[in-house]
Amino acid sequence: METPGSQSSLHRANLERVVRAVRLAGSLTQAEIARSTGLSAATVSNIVRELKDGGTVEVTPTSAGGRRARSVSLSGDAGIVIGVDFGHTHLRVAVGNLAHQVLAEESEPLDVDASSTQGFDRAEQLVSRLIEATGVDRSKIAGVGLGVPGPIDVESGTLGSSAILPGWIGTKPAEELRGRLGVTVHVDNDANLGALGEMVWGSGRGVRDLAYIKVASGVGAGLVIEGKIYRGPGGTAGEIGHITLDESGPVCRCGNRGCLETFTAARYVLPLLQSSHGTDLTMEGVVRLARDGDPGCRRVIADVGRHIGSGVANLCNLLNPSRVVLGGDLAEAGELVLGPIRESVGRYAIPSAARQLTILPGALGGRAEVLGALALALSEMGDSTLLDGTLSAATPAFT
Amino acid sequence: METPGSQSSLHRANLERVVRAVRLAGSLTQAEIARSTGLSAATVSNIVRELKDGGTVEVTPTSAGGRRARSVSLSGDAGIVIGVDFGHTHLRVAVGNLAHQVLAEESEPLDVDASSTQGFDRAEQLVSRLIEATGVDRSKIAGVGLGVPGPIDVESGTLGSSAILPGWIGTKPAEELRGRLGVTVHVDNDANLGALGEMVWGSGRGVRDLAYIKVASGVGAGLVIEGKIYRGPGGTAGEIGHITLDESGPVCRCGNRGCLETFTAARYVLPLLQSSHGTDLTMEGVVRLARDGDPGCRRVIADVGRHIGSGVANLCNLLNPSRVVLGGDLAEAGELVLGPIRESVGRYAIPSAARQLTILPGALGGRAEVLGALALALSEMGDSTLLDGTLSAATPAFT
DNA sequence: CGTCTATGTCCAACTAGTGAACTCTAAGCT
DNA sequence: AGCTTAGAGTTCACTAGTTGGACATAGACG
Repeated sequence: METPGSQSSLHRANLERVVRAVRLAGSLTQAEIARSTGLSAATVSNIVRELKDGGTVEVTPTSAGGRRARSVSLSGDAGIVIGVDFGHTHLRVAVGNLAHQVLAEESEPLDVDASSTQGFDRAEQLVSRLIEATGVDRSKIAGVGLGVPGPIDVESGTLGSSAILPGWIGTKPAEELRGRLGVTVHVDNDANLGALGEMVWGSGRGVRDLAYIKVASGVGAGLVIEGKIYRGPGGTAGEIGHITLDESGPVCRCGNRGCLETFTAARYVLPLLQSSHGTDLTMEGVVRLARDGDPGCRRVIADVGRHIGSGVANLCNLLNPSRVVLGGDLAEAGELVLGPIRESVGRYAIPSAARQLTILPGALGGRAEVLGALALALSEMGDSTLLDGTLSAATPAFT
Repeated sequence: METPGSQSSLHRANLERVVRAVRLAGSLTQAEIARSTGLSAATVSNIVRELKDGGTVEVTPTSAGGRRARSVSLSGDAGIVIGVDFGHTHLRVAVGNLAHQVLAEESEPLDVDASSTQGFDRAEQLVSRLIEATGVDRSKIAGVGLGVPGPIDVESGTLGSSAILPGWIGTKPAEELRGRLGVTVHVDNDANLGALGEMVWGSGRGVRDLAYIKVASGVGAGLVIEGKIYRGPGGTAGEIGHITLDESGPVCRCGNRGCLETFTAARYVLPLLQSSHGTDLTMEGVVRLARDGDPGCRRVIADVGRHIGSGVANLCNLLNPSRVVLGGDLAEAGELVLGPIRESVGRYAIPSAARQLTILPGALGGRAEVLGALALALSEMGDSTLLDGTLSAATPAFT
């Protein structure tokens, strides 16, 4: 970046302001931009011209009946972003444009025991296929977001030791993927990306403080605080799965006893149903059976809900978010699990903290993480990458 | 505010940049300002002149041995800020200047049953006395920070229902005090202000994410997240006192059972020692006895520590702060309480979250809250109030 | 068909930051 | 002591960038 505080930085800030206004509204006329950004019409005129020349923005001559308003919108082909999400059973990829539209999305199963090399090979292929399908040039890739199912040090990019994918510990997924795709890759864990996805496109729209709780083989939370993912100084915020609910409860894989996870995560819950319902049950199956009325599954899901509720109550007392979004397979259970959660929260959280809390199931299902990865790519490059593109395109070429 | 995005807003931002740099460093030469702000020497020269003319800043000709550097520092008499802290047993007032120096500070006992009117009368008197003592003109008051020992809705300024001061429920302390002092008053609860105080002047210096835990008649926490007090959307973040440690534990005044508070707050802990140590024991007394070696008191304090540790472990898993500061009388117990806290945290928090956590006693003791109130006044007015003063002073008068 | 009105553009004025040249002062060297 | 050196602060001409106002444009309305 240039010196902050110079005029050019002001200009850049104004460019971003305009782009952001257009993005939020979808499309605006110049006069509307001027009003919503507070810039003068003259300035907007200049900025729009600059953005148009750079290809960031498209100007369509008068769509609606007015006097002669040209509507300005983000040009779809100014660049694309890619979201890649490794789950422990599948791989998901999405391609979106800078106007926050998803152009293509696909998922395929992935073996848990697959080596990281295999995984990345598959990811690379799938990305290539989707890009081809959208017909956009590879050079237009503005950024990639990557989700991994485990703790990752965002600074160094190293996958933590308690990662769920066995063969991946100690690898640096972002570097790996950058090597293959040749673009900057931003990583984060699945819970944080789920939170981001639900915030931008799902049940968290319009809310600035939310917790996304994902119950799968483990339990994790992604925290959004004042509109931004909060990772904490050490990058491990949101470990709701290991808060202690019962000091003399079951032993958890983390070495403690009675962690929230031991009452709620698939690996601990499914065995409860083995004797009655067979051994090859999945969480998804339990949810389906519960919805069909199976009393045992209903009971188990309600118990899980109560325990999650206890954890959410703690979270709520400490952080007082305005929304909690439940993700993972469990969210499919709807009121069967949300009811008990609400009940527990009502009982254990202090009323003033619980008052404005709404608890919703995720609206995106299994897509939350990929879409979050997309959002990560968009937000990490900031609107400024858009603008970098503009500037370099606007700068006369040397050739 | 003027139109954001204009040159004048840029100028204003640069003024703030300079003021902030000077404030952080205490005093700087112009060349140092230029380096630390990234502005050019010429710009700094202009800005310093403007600030000097406005009275915000003082220029002292060469203090240290160099070539000919003039050191720039905030002028002490550009304005003063006042911090007022109502505890449930005392009233504390501090007067500081814009250079973050405390000019005067005093506390006096306050009856718990005092009406709010009495309380504010006393506060007004004490403020007046201190202002006179410092010899500064009343018109120089730039802002007042007010701390109250209970939940307060920062938006509406109304003291919540579970306030510790009985006669104060439903009052609007900030308005009350503004009426008497004639200046804007910013309120917050004691835990948040303690956090702010310790962050600016105490054990939290240099850290951007910390939790301040105050154990008194209740237990509350103030959270600082990325350098800012975090209150949560509903204003009740930090209620660590009512997270559930034991679902079948003692009944808490909040209606739940086994809240952290029931194991740690004075009102629940002191009765344990009544039969052995008499009825008129205070927390302060217990701490003193424990330091002198009394085994019963030591045991009680260690138990309290262990329970606080459990709460901190939860906090740590969720938020992963880099520092926890213990405030209130209990902090005086030093290692007697910190040891067990650390032990509990080590046991119950996940290692990766606990790794970079340091747990310290507050460095400011009972002063944390007033100083926090001072800091609140400073931060709420922002450096911009400083600048407003500058600008109006720099603008030619009409008379 | 003329008038009205909101849109977008152009231009001259103005604001504010910057690099370069310049001055000033004390320290260090001869 | 005198010369050199180097960092500090100032001045000045220049440039980037925003703004208000004048102006052109084109549909709507009578």
